[in-house]
Amino acid sequence: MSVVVKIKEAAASSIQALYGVSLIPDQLQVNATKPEFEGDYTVVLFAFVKQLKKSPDALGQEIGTQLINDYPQVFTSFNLIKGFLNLVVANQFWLSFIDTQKNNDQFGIHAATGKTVMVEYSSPNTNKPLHLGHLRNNFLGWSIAEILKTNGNNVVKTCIVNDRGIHICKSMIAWQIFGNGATPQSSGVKGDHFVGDYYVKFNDAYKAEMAELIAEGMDATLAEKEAPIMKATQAMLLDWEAGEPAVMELWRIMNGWVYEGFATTYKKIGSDFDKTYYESNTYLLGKDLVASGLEKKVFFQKEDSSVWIDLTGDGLDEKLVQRKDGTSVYMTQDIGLAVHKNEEFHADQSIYVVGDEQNYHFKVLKLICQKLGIPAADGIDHLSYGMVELPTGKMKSREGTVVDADDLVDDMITIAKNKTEELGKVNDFTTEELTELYDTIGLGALKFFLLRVDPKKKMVFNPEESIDFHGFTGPFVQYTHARIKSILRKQENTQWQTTTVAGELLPLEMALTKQMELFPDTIADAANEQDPSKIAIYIFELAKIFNTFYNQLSINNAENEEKKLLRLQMAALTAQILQRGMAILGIKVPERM
RNA sequence: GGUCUCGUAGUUCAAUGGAUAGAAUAGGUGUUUCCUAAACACUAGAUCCAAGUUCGAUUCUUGGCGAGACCA
Repeated sequence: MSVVVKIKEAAASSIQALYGVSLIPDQLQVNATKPEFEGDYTVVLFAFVKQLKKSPDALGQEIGTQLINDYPQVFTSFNLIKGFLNLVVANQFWLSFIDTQKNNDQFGIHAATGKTVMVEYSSPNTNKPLHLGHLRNNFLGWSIAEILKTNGNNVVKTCIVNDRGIHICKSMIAWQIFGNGATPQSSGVKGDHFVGDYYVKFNDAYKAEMAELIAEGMDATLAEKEAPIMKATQAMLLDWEAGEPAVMELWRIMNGWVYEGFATTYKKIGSDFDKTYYESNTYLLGKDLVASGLEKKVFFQKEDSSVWIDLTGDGLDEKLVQRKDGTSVYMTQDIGLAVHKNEEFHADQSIYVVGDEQNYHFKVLKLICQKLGIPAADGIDHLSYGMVELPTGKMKSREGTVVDADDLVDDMITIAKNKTEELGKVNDFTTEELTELYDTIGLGALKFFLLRVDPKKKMVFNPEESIDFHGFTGPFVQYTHARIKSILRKQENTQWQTTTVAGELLPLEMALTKQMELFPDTIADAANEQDPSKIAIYIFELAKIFNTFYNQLSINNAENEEKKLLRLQMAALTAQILQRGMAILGIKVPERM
């Protein structure tokens, strides 16, 4: 049990004993003590002053005294300043923390809860390659899954591929017109980019045709519908839905090219899924739910026979669930898929990692499922993340400002390569080792950059300034890890791994130990908040404290043998936490760099 | 028009209603006969505006101003 949790429980039971008032430990506010005051952790007393009818000072005095009496092995003293009860944690407590965790390679991993959580993320369209926004989605989804696993859950990672619809047909039509039978192989272009290029060609041709029609005097909105290339695309979509063999064949081939391209990118960035759904298989799901919804009077039918749900009672509006021609809309498909997923995996919770532009959609989805009495309804949980914007605003494909995922990854790796060569610290590495190191550093910088921010907030990416390798960055943490490993490699005997050390901790040693002790709580916090940035901030802080420690105190040439053993233990545990914390973010840490 | 987010150092980000609002970066100044200087130390710099709630507000409420998303 962590110190903070211990303090909360101890203080709650002290209050119970002293005043007969029972509190939930989490009602207590425990903060790290500000550095200018004496103490390690602080209980904020104001909240209970009214309830217990005591002055903050009297309250603190009594609770503090009680805590020290009851837990002499944890607390040595306390002081009271303006309603803050500052507690000093015993030196021996920290020492025994190091001693018990030094060989625990499971430190930070929580006991199994038996809960199953599905995490759906990535969910690409098959007409375009991935861009910067997809990277945030992929890194978030993968990392949330890891955080939940570490916090004791079973996790199923899923992806729904949007592989059908008008947008795919646009690429297909353009390829028929302009492709001359070209393939990714014949042109040397990665499959997803290849298909994406035809999507761009479609839009160019479409625009040109519209301009021509308008020049001939046609109304602009009519020209949008009447442009021949658009009419051909609409016709192709109908053929696809009818299962016309030639269209299906082309669709399979072109999607195949895209999947090959995606597979390469996913492998590079480390995304993977336990289960992939394809919209072409699932888009008819949910149709039967419309009938049962009408029967239950959850839905209603308008005169044109379209089906709706009235959500005005919930502060929303009326929402279409089936068109007048009987075709279903996204909402209906999503309800169907939610039911299907639940039947397949019986998850307690189903997290959808989807951009905040769909907040309304998911609010409605959950509400409809609840009204239909679908078992999976309450588990629906939209992890809504903010868009990645450029300094100039939103990325716009029309203006060519979309940051391509593959290009960005390659750029980062190249920067890592140049910097590494410049420093010349790993000149003895083989080519394979170097390639791996460049990938580790380049991707580490990119992932850390995108994950260090609260997911709910939109973030700004500046391509000019690119991503730094100094300060609050992935490479900073990786470098700290490599330095520790360098020290550990040089140790000739392994006595430090087994010795129990005594003695008085120096302030820097204690600061490092305190930060390490917070790791399991940080994992739990990140899991509850569904927020990987908590981990990123935590590991960075740990690395920073270690670097100060490393600068001020010698490990190898410590004052005495006992200190050397202790510091080796602390360094090794630090490295282990950095490694695990970064792994949760999907980032590797090198042995040398 | 309606609903919902968001406004914090020059810039990018922190801060369950708590003590003198933290970092990083950019700027200025230092540190290498010493375990990797992708590091460390010092310095300077911010809560959009106005009311309200209270012991205490960046945080909660209301109203402005500004940015964005969604629904028509």
